[in-house]
Formats: sequence, structure tokens, C-alpha cells
Amino acid sequence: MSKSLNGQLSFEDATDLYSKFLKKEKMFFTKERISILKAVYEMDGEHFSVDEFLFDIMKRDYKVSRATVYRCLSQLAKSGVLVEADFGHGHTHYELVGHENHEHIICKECGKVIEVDSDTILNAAKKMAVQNGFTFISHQCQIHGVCKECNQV
Amino acid sequence: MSKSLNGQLSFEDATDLYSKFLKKEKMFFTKERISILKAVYEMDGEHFSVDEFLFDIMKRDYKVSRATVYRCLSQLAKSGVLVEADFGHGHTHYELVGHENHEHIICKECGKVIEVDSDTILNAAKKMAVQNGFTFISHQCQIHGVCKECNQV
DNA sequence: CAACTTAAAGAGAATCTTTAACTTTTTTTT
DNA sequence: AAAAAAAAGTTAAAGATTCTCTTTAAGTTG
Repeated sequence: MSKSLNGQLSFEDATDLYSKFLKKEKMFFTKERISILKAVYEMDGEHFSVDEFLFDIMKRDYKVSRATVYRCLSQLAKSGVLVEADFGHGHTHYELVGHENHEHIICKECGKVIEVDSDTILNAAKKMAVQNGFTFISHQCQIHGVCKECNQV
Repeated sequence: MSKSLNGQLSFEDATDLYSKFLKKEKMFFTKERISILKAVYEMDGEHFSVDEFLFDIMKRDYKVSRATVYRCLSQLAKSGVLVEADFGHGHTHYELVGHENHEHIICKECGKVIEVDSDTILNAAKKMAVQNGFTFISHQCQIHGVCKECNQV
């Protein structure tokens, strides 16, 4: 499976992963599901909430219902295309699998989220999982702090 | 500030932290707030949801309303007594500040959560924050996987 | 390809968690 | 003890997500 230059999962590979998942679950690759996967790739930014996604989907004139979006994004997460992330904002965020090892630094003041990579943390996480008898799927790390701008105020 | 043997914040220190926070915010240390702090220390297990907490509080015959519990737990988190954690179960969990550096390994199948310590991850998280211009407050790391029991099925 | 069977989409209600608004009670201050 | 302020209780509301039910679309079979 190839990765695009910036490390993010390519659309082709995503399609592949998703369709394999659907096949395994005896589900079908419907036109709505295709639309949603496409729309995911048309999102800008590293992560999005379901609401942001719905807003975007409306702009792009895809006609898919709220419930279907929820169902499909959850399937995409199970397929290994998306990762669910929680920044403590009261709702789930999704992001494309890609740089497998990125962490989020979240400003407690303004809510800003930036992403960083850490092989150290990824490897440590994998090791911990194995040591405790788990098969490793993914990890997420949120670092809470106060950003430079908010500190200056 | 002393820590108890297992590294967890002692009740006295917690009381101290909370009362300092309340003073700073010009709020008072009411009997309900005392009850809730006590009840937090009477919880068993490393982490609890608000619902589990409310259930426990009823068992122990503390008479505090749902809203007050929500308000107070949030204050305790701001005071540095509790830490908010999200395991993707749809609601917030709280846990006592203590082993500052523990991570959660969560089974995707059965939802079981176990805790592990990692200095490596803590230090890496601190370093990342500083490198990106943030003052470090805390970090949380969730490792998703499948536990031994679920893998055997 | 028409009839059948099954799955998925859509719509909206239901649920669950959390927050807000308002009223009553308790504290604090005078 | 009365007046003022804060917090607790209660209930309603909001927001996110899931569930249920009906309709529509997809595969399947004869």
C-alpha cells in the first residue's frame, strides 16, 4: 500500500481499505458512501467535526443525510481510513490516517489545535500495548497547554 | 506539597488546591463541595464517569444534585485535583491527579481500560509542547487496541 | 428483466450528556 | 436580623449521536 508524499493515505488506498471493510461486513459500496469518501478527501485542514463536514457536503451539493454521514464516518474509522480524535470540545473530530504518529497540542485558552509528529511517542505506545497483551491499533495523544499568543495576554 | 505513597494526590493536598482555587475565583467552600471532594476520594477504581459518580454518591447518601456535581467536578479539574479523560465512550471520565504520567490502553472490542505509566511519553510530550511555544499543562494518551481476551475469541 | 429479498438511505424521534435559566435556599455581610 | 450575594436544586434546553421506522435502491433469482 502506497502513501502519498506527505505521508497521507491516498484516495485509491482509502477506497481500497473501505471496500475491503465493506466486503468483510457484507455491506455494499453505495453511491452515498462513495460521495462521503470523496468529500472527506475534499476537506481542507487536518481534522474536522461532523458538523463541519456536513456544512462542507452541503456546499458541494452532495445529497447525503446526517444519519448516513454519522454511519459512514464511523465505518471509515473502522476501515482504517479515518481516525477519531477527541479534543475535549464536546464532539468527535475525524482525520485522515496518514502520519500515523501525530499528536495534538491543544491550547486551553483559545482552543487552537496544532499537530506534531513524534516517533518516540508512537513507538512507546506500541511497546506499551504489546507489553500489556494488546494488539496495537492506533494511539492518540493530546497535550494540553497554553499557546504563545495566549500567554502574552 | 506531599504525595501519598502510590503517587496519588492526598486528600489534604486536594482540599488545599481546591480551596485555593475557590478563593482565587471568589467562591466559597460549601458543604456540598466538601461532600463531593470526599466522595471523589471514596471512589474506587482509577477513573469514573459522572454517572458512576452520581450512582456512588447516592449509595453513600450524600445529597447533591446532578448539576452541582457537574459544576464541582469541572472546578476540581480546573483546580488541578482531577484530570478529565476521554476514552471515546461518549462521556467524560475523571481521575485523580497522581501518577502524572499515565496512559490508557483501551480495548476496541470490550471497552476495557487499563492504565500504564510511561516516562518516555510524558517527557516527549513536555518537550513537544515547549518546542511549539506552549507552556505544558498536562497530557493524555489513549492507546487503542484489542486485549488478549478479545483476541482469543 | 420482473419479482423477490435484503440492505441502506432518509427523516425524525429518542437518548444521552452537558449546560443554562430560573427559583429557592444558604451564606455572607452589614 | 435584614439585605445582598452566591450557590444549590430543579427543570428545561441544547448539542451530539443513535435508533427506529418507512421508503428507496441494490443485488439475486427464476
